[in-house]
Amino acid sequence: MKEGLRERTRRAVRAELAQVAIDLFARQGFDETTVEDIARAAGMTKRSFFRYFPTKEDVVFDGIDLTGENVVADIAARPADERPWECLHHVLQAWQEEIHASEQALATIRLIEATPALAGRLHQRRTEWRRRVSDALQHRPGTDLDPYTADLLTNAATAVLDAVSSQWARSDGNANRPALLDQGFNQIHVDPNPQQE
Amino acid sequence: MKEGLRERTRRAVRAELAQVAIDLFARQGFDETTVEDIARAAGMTKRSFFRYFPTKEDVVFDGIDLTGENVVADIAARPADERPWECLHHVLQAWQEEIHASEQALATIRLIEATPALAGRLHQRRTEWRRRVSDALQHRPGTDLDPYTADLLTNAATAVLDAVSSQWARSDGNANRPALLDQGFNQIHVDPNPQQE
DNA sequence: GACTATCATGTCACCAAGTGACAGATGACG
DNA sequence: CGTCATCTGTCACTTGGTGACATGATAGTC
Repeated sequence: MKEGLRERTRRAVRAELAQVAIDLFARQGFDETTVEDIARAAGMTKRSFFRYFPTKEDVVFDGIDLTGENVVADIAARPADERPWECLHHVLQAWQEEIHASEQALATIRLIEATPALAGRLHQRRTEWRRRVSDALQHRPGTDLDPYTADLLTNAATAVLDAVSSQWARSDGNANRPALLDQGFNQIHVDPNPQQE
Repeated sequence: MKEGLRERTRRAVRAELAQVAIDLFARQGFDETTVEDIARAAGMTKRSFFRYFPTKEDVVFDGIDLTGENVVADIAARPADERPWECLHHVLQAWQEEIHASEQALATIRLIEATPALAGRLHQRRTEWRRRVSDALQHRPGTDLDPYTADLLTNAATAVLDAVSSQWARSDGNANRPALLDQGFNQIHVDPNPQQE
């Protein structure tokens, strides 16, 4: 399987590039670091950098699952009789606990929130993610949600996520993210049935 | 008042630039339109364009209040005994009805949602807006919210806003935005008091 | 009406993020 | 060994955005 081998080395180069880049960003800031800098530090050309990552921003999102790739699958795996909001709560809780346990992930979050360009890119990725989550929620066995309500649920979940991040930033990174998430999900309730009137 | 006069002509130039730019964007797309194009079409230089708008994206947000500038003031003006979620509902409902009545505003929304770069800039502006809204909500007379709950409320409100936009896009712009907003606010409930346990 | 400070604009030079085209090195495989 | 695919460097180019400087119009003052 030569395809596999090529893919493996390609992944290795990406990882190396990501490592080098995040180091530089942490040390001298995102805007102050040029793609040329990153590439040279990793022993290649600017042009080659762009053969591994489409933009300067994307290098930050490599390796760490900050956009919950597997969340979609997890939703489908939940029991069919679970209410949608509780389903989201459970799945995101598990995901957030993973993140919270990784010092590297937390450092990356800090970097992203301190850098407008990166925050923008995260939002862009989250937008695609939300579409997939909303779909998964809607087509879950045993439930019958209209698309608007599915979006409402999904967006409310990211509302909690964002509030957690803000509070976490306010506490200088000392707050317990999973606990905050839990509290947030308990304070918000989403009616899965549109008002009949 | 010469200051006032200068400000008035400056505003006029900005409006002209915005008009020309949006026309070009609608006709040939955002990415396919260069700043040079806009500037030339408005009878000036690229350099001068950037003396009126900090970025190419910002020209789109001129004139139309897509980030609810006055919403903050409106929140403070609501009766003190109103529950925070109902306060947000009322204020955003009024604002959304203004938007919905303006064909120009709706066209701009369409353009923004179809253009990732513009969607990103909107998100950036919304982030600042949310901070101000959350503050206003928290320091409203008669209420006593912790910052986390205030964020939860504000973010939940933008969750509704985003769901409205998605549904509106799904309906090809035929859906009634204020009605959707109303429904969304009724389907979500936010407990203004953290769980005591 | 001449004098002067102010402000808008154009010009030029520059930097950084990307992208396309081409040429050479490398390495797998028959 | 030869061949083919892939990776890489080099070069040239476009576009967004900025700093520095010169100039021309304008408004206010004597």
